[in-house]
Amino acid sequence: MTLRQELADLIRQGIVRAQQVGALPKFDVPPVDVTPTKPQFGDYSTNVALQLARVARMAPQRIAEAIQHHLPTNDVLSECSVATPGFINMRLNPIWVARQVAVIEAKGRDWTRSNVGQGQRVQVEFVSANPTGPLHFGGARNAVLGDTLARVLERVGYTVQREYYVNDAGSQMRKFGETLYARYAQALGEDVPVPPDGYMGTYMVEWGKRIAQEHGRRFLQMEREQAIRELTDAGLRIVLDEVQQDLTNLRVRFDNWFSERSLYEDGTFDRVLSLLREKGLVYEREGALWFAATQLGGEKDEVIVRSTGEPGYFASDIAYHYNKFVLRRFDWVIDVWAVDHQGHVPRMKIMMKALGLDPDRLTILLYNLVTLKRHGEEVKLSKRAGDIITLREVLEEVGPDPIRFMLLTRSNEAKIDFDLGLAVEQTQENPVYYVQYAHTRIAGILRKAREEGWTTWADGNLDLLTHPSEQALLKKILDLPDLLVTIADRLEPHHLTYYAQDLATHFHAFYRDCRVLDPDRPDLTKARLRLVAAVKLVLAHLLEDLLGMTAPEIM
RNA sequence: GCCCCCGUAGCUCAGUGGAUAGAGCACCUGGUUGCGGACCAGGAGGUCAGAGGUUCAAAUCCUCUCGGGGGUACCA
Repeated sequence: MTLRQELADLIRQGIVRAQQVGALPKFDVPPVDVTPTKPQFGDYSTNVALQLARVARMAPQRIAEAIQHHLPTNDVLSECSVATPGFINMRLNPIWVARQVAVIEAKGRDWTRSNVGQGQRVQVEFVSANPTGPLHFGGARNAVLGDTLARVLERVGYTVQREYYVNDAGSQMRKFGETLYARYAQALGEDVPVPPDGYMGTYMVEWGKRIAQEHGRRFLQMEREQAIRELTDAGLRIVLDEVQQDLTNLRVRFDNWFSERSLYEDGTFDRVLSLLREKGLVYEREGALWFAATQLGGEKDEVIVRSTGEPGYFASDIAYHYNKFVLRRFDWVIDVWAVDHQGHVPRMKIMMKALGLDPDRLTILLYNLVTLKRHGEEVKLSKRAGDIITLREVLEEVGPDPIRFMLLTRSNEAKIDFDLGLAVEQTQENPVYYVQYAHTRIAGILRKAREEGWTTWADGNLDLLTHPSEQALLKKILDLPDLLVTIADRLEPHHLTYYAQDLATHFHAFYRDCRVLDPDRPDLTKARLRLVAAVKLVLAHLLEDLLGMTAPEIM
């Protein structure tokens, strides 16, 4: 149980006991919400008494007092008080707080685990950029969001699969293959023009050359259609290899790369189509095959197969989600999409209904766009040339740490200006180094401790950690497991970076107030070394395991 | 036109029913013969876009208005 869950349970028991002795009337006990509060009130508080006023037909203040009086004895709290108009405020027992250091020592990085997910199988599908070129920097936000979310969901007890959907079917792929064919032929001195709406990026020229070097004139000697097919596959391998490299460098990992084309090759699409046909949700008009979304409350019907005979993207979406829910049996699927795809959300929900699935099992997580800047000036993208600012360029310039941190400093729906200058500047405006510096500082203390001959401090007496700054630092740490629960619940990983800065601030304040290494007070020194080592462990866990960053020993 | 998101301190943004609305930066004033000053403390700064409503309680929920962004294809 997390701390907040434990406190909520105490309150719940208080309510039940008060009811048993008649201090409160009988009613169903609602879920109790315990939240951190301001130091002047205590450490945590709950408004449950205010919410119960109606059902209990009592003044909230009296309800709160009844709960307070019947709270079970425990060693977590040192004080529980009632404040007008009916808040119940709780203060943590300083001894209990201090002794949590031992719990952290024992559990290590597993200390933040909880089980609100109860092993439910959730798939996070993210990035899924068209495999027609290098990853655009904008895709980095999707990658960081999805990856961080997956990390947090795992921590709180979900069984998570991370998936990249490879759009290797459809017209974009066709254009990609035709473009590559032209660039390849050009590399061999042939005058084959790039199709008018082809991919103009210079990277296609390079890949054409690369394939020409590796395979010679082989593709020119075969029939054009066959050559395009084979070049498409060759190009796809190059793209996916590069994409995977970039994502690895960003410390983003996938469990599965799912091929869109496979949905057509293994019969999934045909199966779903006949399923919808049986339900009378498919009809033909003007040479195209339509999905009758309006029958299920949609704004308008959607095309499944175009009059050209090619399935549209919606066809793939239906088959793909049928695969996710029916064939692979995920309990919950989160698709991470840029906000410019928002128009698809309603039709995805209707598609769920059409498949006989609860629409709530599909979450479309939308995030806003990223604008790239350099010292306040927007970095223009020259779209005409087809050249884009790639993730790779930014990775090479600033490294993964600032990218990951900065892209989590805004809520999902807020736009982000990513400033290339600021990202590597070691100034007050850059929070990345501020957080990492806290970790480095602790590493420095521990180095110094060994230099000064402190060899072991496992027997340090934790009960000595009573200084307000020590307590404040510990309490900040103790809230992390609950923060992860909140993030998983609201799908808002940006809270992690705010927490990280807050934790660093608490450490720096402690550092100012409490000298760790003091030869005149060996007992206190040992206790503080235990504290500081525990903080280091949690900070490293936060930076490395949750934020996917580095936790440097020196900077 | 219709749909979605946003509007909070000078700037960039947290805060999705609770107590006196917060942080970073910028600005002002202070702090180290001591573990890394890439740090810390204090000050100043608000009609939470506006107007109604719901509620014991609204930045938060509902309605309308204004302003900004996005979406409204047989493209993804």
